Order: sequence, then structure tokens, then C-alpha cells
Amino acid sequence: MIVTKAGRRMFPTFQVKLSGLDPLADYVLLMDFIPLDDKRYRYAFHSSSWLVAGRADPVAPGRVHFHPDSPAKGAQWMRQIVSFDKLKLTNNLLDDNGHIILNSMHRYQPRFHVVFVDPRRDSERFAHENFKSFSFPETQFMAVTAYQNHRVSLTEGPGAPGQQATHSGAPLDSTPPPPSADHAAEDLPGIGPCPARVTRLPPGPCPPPLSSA
Amino acid sequence: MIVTKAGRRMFPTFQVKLSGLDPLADYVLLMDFIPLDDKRYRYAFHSSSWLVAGRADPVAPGRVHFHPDSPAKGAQWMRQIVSFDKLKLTNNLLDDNGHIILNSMHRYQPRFHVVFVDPRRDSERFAHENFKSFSFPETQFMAVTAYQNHRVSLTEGPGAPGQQATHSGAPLDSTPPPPSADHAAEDLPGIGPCPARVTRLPPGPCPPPLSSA
DNA sequence: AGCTTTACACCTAGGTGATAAGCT
DNA sequence: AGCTTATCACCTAGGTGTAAAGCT
Repeated sequence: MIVTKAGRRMFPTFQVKLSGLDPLADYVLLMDFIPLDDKRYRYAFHSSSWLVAGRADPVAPGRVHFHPDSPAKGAQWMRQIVSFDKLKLTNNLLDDNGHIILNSMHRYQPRFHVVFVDPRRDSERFAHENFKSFSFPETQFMAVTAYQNHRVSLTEGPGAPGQQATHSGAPLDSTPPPPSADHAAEDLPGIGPCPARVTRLPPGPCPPPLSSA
Repeated sequence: MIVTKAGRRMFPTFQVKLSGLDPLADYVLLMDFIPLDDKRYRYAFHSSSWLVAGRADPVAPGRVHFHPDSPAKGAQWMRQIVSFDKLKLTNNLLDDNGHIILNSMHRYQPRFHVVFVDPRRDSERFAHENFKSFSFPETQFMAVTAYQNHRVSLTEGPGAPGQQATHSGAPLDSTPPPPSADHAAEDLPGIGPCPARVTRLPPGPCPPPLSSA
């Protein structure tokens, strides 16, 4: 996943389908990213593989990204696929734009959180209750400032200068992602009236997600 | 005010400053437009004035424009100036984009509404209670499909092809607008916990609003 | 050498006034 | 003649990969 100083959107975009919410209740949707290990990596061109290159850099400021439509009713969230296409990643530790800060050459696990908003207790909105978190192992990725594989070219989406999407290139690290999963509420910790069921959506007609892309 | 078939944004934009709201309560902000009279007008070039040209056309479908940030907390609305810059006007009676439909060559009065959202009574959200309406006479305007005065040129804002703002041209009809007013809650009808105080903001460094622009 | 940063040409999306053509 | 409509060139804002330059 590309990170830049100014911040760049995730690609592929993290998308989920929600069900089981209370249609009339308010929910806040958000994401964060946690380090997968305490290591720093480097890419060996000759062997086309990632190698451990020492211990992790100091952890970046932990930030969260609220889905900009938050808060919204459960009915609204379940109406259609929820797309986190506004989320931006940066490697700038001093970032002042509210973007997610990641260390380049480190591995991360995106997390998705559904927070039930109880209107009767306004001050405890984001307390450590009434929410549920979801982690999809197949969305783990390596943060990089540039693609390490010249076969990878993402000529797509608004702003793409090229003509056609390529998305070629085999998986670039050693964790071939499993197919998309369906995490039910029962599978994960969570309290309170948030019976969320979340399905991550595969990123369209592309090959399996590229871990370093 | 320009109306087109596809819909065009108002200019100048309707802007208000809110105070007196409950910071923790939810409010929906919206606008609508009511005919000022039952007449149709035409513009006499030689005398540079508007003349009555018969009775009004059949009234267009009455629509409202919700401020896209709705619903939001009172604190959020009062935080800064609220701008209805997404509102679009059309003369297409069959419009399917949810734009405000107006008859060209007719006069209109914009109205601004503050709706208090009571979370305890979800089904009656937009009932005819708990809201307050504001009308600023100085925002009355004539709907036209093209500026009737060649001295008027709005070279400004995103998408403007020209180089500099002109905004020349004297008032184009017979209702020179008074300076901006401050309508307090006491001046207008309204029920329930919506102690809104609304101040319309003048449209920046321009001369007084052009009634037909 | 390996990784990061910057600059840049290019793209999409949405919006604008002017103009010319069309309608009544 | 008076008004409407469609088209157009042009603009801003935001986003993208590439390539060159910079850093360590």
C-alpha cells in the first residue's frame, strides 16, 4: 500500500457490506491500522521477496478514520456497500491533515469498527462499550512509498494518467490472501445493542489483493 | 437568479449564521422558495424595467432543499457560517435530480427553516412542530434563464472562465434590497425547543444583491 | 543500493459565462 | 422580439503514476 508525505488514498479501497444493524439507530463507522509485528522489512529484488531488516521504527501516532457519513442510521449504512475511499495514508509523522500515519516498510492490519451511538448518553459516545471490531486477515499489507515491483501499475480511477488498467503482477509477499470472509457478530468480541454482521467485499475484477501494493 | 434545465447553483449563495441552538441537539436545515405574487413578468429593454406580463404560469412542484450536512448538532451548525452552495435551481418541471423547480420570469422569496429533531419521536421527525422559519425580504429575486442586462457578468467562483470578477450592473428591478437583517426567534412563529436566532449574511464585497441576477 | 521526496503531466468531475441556434 | 436551450471552451479542485532528484 502506497504511503506518501501528503497522504494518498488506499488502493484497493476497503469496502464492507453491513447487515443486522438496527435500522433506526445511529452508528459511527471507523477504521484504524495496527502493526502486524515489531519488524521492519526490506525488499530483495534478486529474490523478489521481503526480508526482515531489523526491529520496527518507533510507532507512529495512532489515529482513526471516521467514515465521513458518520453518524448515520443503520438503515443508511445497510442500504449499500460502505466504501472507505476517502481514507488517506501518510508516512509523515507530523501530519496535520488527520490522515492515518503509517511507517513505510512495515506491515499492517486494517481494522473496521462499528460504534453504536446511544442518544441517551451523549457524553459516552465513544466509550469502550457498544461497539464491535472486525479484522480481515486478507487485508494485511506492507506500507511502501513506491511499488517494489515494476510489473505493478495501477492505471485506474480518477486522476489516472494512463489509458487502461493493468493490475498485473503476482502477489508480492509471502501471505497470499484467502478469499473474502464473512465475520458474524458471534465471532468477535462486542457488547451492547450492536448486532452487526459484516462482510468484506473483494476489490472487484482484480486478481487477489497485492500485499505490497 | 439563473435557472437552467439541468439545474444551476444559486448566486449569490444563501448564507446564514445561527445562534441560540441547543449545542447537543440535532437540527435539520432546509430551504424552499415561494412565489411572491401571481404574476409573470417580462423585461423592457428600452426602459430597463420589469413589466407585468400576465398571470403566473401553473405553479411548479413545491420542493425543499435539505442542507446536505443535515442532520447535525446545534454546535456544528453554529460553529461557522452555513452556506447553501449546493442548492440548485431549475426550470425543468420534470426535473428528476431533486433540484428546486422555479418558473422563469417569476418572482420568488427564499425561505430558511430550522427543524429541531427530537430523538424520542422518530416517526414525527418532520412534523409541523419544533421548527422555525425565516424569510429575508432582501433575498427576493426574479428567476431568469439568462441575465437581462448585458452589464451583468458573474466572472467568479469555481468554473468561471474569465479572469476577474466584475459584478457590475446596477440593481435590475424595482426592489432595491435593504441591508441584511437580524431576525430573532421572537419575530417569527415557531414552537418547541428551537430557540434559533438567525442572521443572514450579505454576499461579500459585492454591491447590493441583484434582484434578477 | 535502497528508499524517499518532489515535481509534473495527465486525468476526472463539476461548475461557469458566452455564444449561437431554436422556439413561439 | 423575446425568451429558451444546447453546446462550448475554460476554470478549479482533487487525484494519479512516472520519473528524476535527493537522502543515507
